[in-house]
Amino acid sequence: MKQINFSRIERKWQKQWESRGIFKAREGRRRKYYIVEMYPYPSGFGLHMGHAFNYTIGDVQARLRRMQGFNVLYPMGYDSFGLPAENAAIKAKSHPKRFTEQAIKNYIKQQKELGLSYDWSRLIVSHDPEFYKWDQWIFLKMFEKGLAYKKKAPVNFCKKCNTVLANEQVVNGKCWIHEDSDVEVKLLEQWFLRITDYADELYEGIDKLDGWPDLIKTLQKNWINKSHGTEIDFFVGDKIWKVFTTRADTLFGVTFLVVSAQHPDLMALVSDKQKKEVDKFLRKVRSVSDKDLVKLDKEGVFTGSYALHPLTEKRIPVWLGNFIVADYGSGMVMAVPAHDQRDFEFAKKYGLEIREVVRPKGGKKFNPKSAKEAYTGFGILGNSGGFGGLKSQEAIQHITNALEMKHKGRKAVGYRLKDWLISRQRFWGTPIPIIYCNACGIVLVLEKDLPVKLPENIKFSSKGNPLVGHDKFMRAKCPKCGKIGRRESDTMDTFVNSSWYFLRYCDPKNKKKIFDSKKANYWMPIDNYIGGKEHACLHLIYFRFYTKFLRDIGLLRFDEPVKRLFNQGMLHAADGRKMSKSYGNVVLPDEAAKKYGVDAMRMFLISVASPDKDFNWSDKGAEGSLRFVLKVMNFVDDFKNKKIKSKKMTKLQESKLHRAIRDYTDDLEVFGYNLGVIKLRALFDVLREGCDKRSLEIFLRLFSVICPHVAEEMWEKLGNRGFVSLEKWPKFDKKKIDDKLEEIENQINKLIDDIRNIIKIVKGRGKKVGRVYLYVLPQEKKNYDSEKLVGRLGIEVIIFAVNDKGKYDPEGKAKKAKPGRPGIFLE
RNA sequence: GCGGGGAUGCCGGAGUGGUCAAACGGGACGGACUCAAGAUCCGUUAGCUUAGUGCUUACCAAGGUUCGAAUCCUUGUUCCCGCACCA
Repeated sequence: MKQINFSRIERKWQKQWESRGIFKAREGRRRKYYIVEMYPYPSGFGLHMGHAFNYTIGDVQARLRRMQGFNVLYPMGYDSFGLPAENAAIKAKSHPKRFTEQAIKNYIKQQKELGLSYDWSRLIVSHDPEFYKWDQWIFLKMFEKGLAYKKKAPVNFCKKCNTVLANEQVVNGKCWIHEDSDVEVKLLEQWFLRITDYADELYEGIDKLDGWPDLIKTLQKNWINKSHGTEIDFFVGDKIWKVFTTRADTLFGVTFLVVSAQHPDLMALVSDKQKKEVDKFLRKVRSVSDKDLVKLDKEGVFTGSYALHPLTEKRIPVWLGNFIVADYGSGMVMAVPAHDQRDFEFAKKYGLEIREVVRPKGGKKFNPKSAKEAYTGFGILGNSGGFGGLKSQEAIQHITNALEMKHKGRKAVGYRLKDWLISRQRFWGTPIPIIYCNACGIVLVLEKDLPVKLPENIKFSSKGNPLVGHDKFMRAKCPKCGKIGRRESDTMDTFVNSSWYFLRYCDPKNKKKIFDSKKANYWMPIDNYIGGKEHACLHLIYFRFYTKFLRDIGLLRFDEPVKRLFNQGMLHAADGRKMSKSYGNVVLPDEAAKKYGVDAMRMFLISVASPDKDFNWSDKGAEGSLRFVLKVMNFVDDFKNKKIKSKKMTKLQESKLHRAIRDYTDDLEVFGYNLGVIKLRALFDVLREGCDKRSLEIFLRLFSVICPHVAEEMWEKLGNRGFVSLEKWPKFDKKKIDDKLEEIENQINKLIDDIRNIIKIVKGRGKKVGRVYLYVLPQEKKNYDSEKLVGRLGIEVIIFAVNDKGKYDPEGKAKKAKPGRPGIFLE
């Protein structure tokens, strides 16, 4: 392939874009367009091809919208807190900041080399105190509103991370970072954010997220999992134990209660007599990992306590069970063995009473002894006091009402979503701005004292958070009484940073406020948010929560952070496996860029497949894109050197040009980049038939969003000053799109196919072909140009109208002529 | 178990009721250019048949809806992914 020094061209234009600051965003009156890619964790390994793909998707859109006249905000930042940097620092006996900032530098360099049109002046990094100060500020605000709180709870603990994790960070019972590390459940006192206060709005709002992929919406719905039901009070002694059920109709069938083995107040239920057995059981349960728990038989042990049935006043035993999820509802359930499969199995095993209260219409009596499974459907009630004869659906209403009258229950909505555990026993994160004072208890750091900065001089010991042993950090005056207290040594989950960083982009240098509301309200919500779908139930829920909270304290005027969410597909290696050093199939962006040039690489990445689908890297594919880029460059060269003369475009070409502008734009606007590239290639073929400078420049403008460096270079070559990146996006003229003309062309193509077919057949018979005679309908004669046909067929072509009197037609082929299909005679 | 997304020609991948033997790219093959190679350009790329036609087989499989299906419905096969004892 022709050798071109792409990196010279790339550097030239990258430098100019930067020195002229042409991608800087300023607030204004124009219509805004805000595009963000999920900011990356700056890994020491640098950019991989998936990053390049991700950012190219955003960059193409940003460039398009900019040229379309929008005021575009397209920023970049780094989610720089987190474990990898801390672990690297521990290993090297250094400070994570060193590693992080080196990695960031590297990222910036590599991203600039991709020609991404970020407004670098708005760069933000999470570990900057000027940024995390506002994490702490939000924490303060949440604390004031009762949304940040500390509680003892069963929490997920990863030994490898040496810290607790959020519910969302536990994957199949394993840590989200360490797939080989079983998450243990521990009972610890931790900081939480009360995201459940927003559970309903987060859930109901999903339906309004029109621009979000259905997949993400479904995942979020399942995650939050709203269910309507009844909360019922059971008395054990004089204490109320709440239970949530969606099947209040089965209340009379309750024969025991089951409490989770992880319930924090569990021991209050255990009688002295049963203590030994319970302890034994608990030891057994806790030795089994979460994942294996699912496969276990339902097992349990009697606690020794009895509860009072709220309506029948009967005494029912309270059991401890290994199958009760501690964090759903209240961690205790009412067991209805006749109508719930799990309860049924449990009751069978321990010989507990099974009481039928719901029977399907016309169904037979339920026999607890012979039955193989519970009846879990709806039906008609029996054995249910005054509720007998009601249908299940009605009974749910009536029984709930009855409970409400007695103040022993109420309508309730249950969510699977739990409060967000944000404490981390790690160093490299935002310190939680709390001071423990012996006299005053838990005290918030004052706003004026923010940020609580991470110390620079730290020593990592083999275990745990180095902040704990850092006296200077830990000793702090109590803001209330002035006595020396102890700082909170836990830091915040890194997902806290990403929950609002996109707002800081709107006003990144503000020293007085988290951001100026006017600016945020101008830029937000994000028009296009681009990132992977793995964040469906993590970041993409958290940032909705933060947005709603900041709205509620008066900073924002909108409910959702993102209008349109785009999840890019996964990029795999050429062999279809994921790119990995151990497979030896990694292709790095800087290496590929050397080989193909950045522009061809960009073009390949976005054109192999629809960008939302998974695809494989392919050297052949990249070469194909490079071929196209080279063709464009050659063409412009030849045009400039007058090797190709400027030529007025035909009406047909004009029609195709305008159609291309229209369709290409439509494709790009909805991220149909792969389809857009097809149109761009087709347009180039049209221009190659001969075109004028104006049309060629239109092409370059369209081309520039995908291949910006080459486009700038060619733009300049044609004698233009200024940047093609700042040109106006071409507009199409509907009147110039001529369907009829293009239809005629199709007919001619078909005609040529026919002629070739006949030539093939004739030649196959050993005859020679010298000349083609066409017989066209008189009104169509103007559509056919014998010179052009000769050009394509390479043999002489003579055209008659069917009614030409003196025509040469030895075989009467003129009779075969139909509209759009001339008769053909070859000899 | 529940939920989501796939299965298209040699390959990657468009296409969601007729204009589809199915875009575009890659590969392969034939031709042009050339001393030659590369690059570039043109053409072919389901089969049979035919002076431009017609037929058959085709979009995982089997049924169905329809005048008409790659496209809609049912069932099945299979692959990927998410959640998972949620009361």
